Amino acid sequence: MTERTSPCLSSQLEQSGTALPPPPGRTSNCLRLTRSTPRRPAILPRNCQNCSVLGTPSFCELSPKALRDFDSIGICRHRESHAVLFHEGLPADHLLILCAGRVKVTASSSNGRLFLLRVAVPGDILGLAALHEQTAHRVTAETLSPCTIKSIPRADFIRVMKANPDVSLITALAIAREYQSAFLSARRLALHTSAAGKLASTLLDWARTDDGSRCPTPANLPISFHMQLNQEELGSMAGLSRETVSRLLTRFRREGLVDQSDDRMTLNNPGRLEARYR
Amino acid sequence: MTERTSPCLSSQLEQSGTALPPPPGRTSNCLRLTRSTPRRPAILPRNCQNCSVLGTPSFCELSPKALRDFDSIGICRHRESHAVLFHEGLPADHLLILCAGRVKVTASSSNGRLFLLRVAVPGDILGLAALHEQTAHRVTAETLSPCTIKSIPRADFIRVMKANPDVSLITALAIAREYQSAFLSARRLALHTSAAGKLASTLLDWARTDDGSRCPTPANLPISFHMQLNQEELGSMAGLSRETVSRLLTRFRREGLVDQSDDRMTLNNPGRLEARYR
DNA sequence: CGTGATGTTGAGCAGCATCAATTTCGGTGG
DNA sequence: CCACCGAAATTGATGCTGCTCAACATCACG
Repeated sequence: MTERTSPCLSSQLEQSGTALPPPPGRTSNCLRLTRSTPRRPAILPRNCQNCSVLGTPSFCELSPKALRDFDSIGICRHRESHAVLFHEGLPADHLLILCAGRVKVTASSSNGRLFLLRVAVPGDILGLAALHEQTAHRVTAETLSPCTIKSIPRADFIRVMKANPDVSLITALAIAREYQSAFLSARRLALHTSAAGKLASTLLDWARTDDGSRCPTPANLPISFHMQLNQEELGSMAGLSRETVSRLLTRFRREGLVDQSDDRMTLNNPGRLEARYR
Repeated sequence: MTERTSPCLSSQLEQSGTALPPPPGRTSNCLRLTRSTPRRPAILPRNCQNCSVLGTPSFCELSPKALRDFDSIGICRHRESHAVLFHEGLPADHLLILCAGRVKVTASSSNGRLFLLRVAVPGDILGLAALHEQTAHRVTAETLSPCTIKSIPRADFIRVMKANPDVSLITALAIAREYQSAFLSARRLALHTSAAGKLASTLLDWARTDDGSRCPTPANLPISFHMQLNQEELGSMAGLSRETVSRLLTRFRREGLVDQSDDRMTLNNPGRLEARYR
């Protein structure tokens, strides 16, 4: 499964070793992780009132009125693994809110190359292209795990946005997160000349956003995260060939910079990784 | 589909004949308001009646009440060319709205490389990082021409967003544009292996967003746009070295794909450019 | 035990960065 | 008008890096 316990272990605000589950109400600004509590995949929240995607301001934390409005539109669906939510090039008329699970977002070129833009987490918005009318999706979204997804027709979404400031606000923040992710991708692809730099940067960016904390993480503590991608996908995220990724990972492993066990990836010393292969 | 009649968001503004009438000449149905006409920072034209695309509603097109609110916060400043608006790494506590002029947005790496993310146009938001509390700017913004810029403290901006749905909405759309630009950057850097492909794609993306229309442009008509960057900057946009850009531009010129005169760049046959160097 | 997906490793080569030299061009001042 | 300067562009030579092709290993699964 894709879920995990709260990894914000190094939060400056909580030095005590006991890792408590995030309280359901206000959270400190360092606790903003999007972690859905492990739940049975079968039972889905019928509405947003009882949904608890905590942390970053999410659609689950709207004011009562907005929540009612928001609940009244769209439908919540469950999707199994490896389902395509929408495909690049097809008309975009719905916005999708990811409530649970992970979704791979890719773009492709005419000559068959693939670019993995990001792995969306609960609270993220998919299908942003639908904000504009009569445009086509510029990316393909495909589930990496069983997912719960709320699908909202464009017009409904905009209507509710107009009526509820906080819906617009949350939307703006969600889009800002999308932006952040695209920005980091572009940045690392442009700034790093060496393949090692690209891969290192990809891993670091991912670890930092995946662990949820926006806090500047202490650079010398290991970060561990769930690696849902194979080497080919990782390569298409870093702009590298499959083989290069393989070679580099063994190199990183030999140098003790990363550990891979099962489907977890651990960056033993993020600071050194960053410093050596900038 | 309640909004079916007028897809343009700013259809909500009732009074259409206010202030300045739309300047003559801008009549295309997919028009946009961002053109670098270096005249005084005037009210931007508002005519969305015939706008078939949810283009770029700007902050100048708010409802009267929101406009008053929005006017009451922040200050409008003029900046000369080559002024640094904010610098990567410094604390971000203000949001900037670009009212007139062009602004270069860059990110840098520790080893001195530079990445030019985009050239912002009027209506764009700068300093998005300030949306989150206590973060630092991740980019540097520097004027490319004399600019008019509205600077708004974070808290004020968020307060007005919360009070006015349409401010939030316009903001969300502006952020979506930022996202789009970052996405295109990442996409071309990742998908194109050859230098020629990267440069061609950079020019094409730029021409298409700069000429304003979101409409799919006929691929065989020349596009011309104002090239405000030298080859080095263009290189840092495409992830290429200065020399490679030079070589490629002469090649494109020899093949009749582009023309450069003064500071205008013309893509004679966008379709062929794209097809040949994908 | 076959099959397909994934990961590992090697060899060769094209393409681009880098360094370096030269040219063009706009501006500035004599 | 010319001389001079600096920034930007052009062009050449060279070396390295990562892509490509290819063979093989490993693993999960039936």
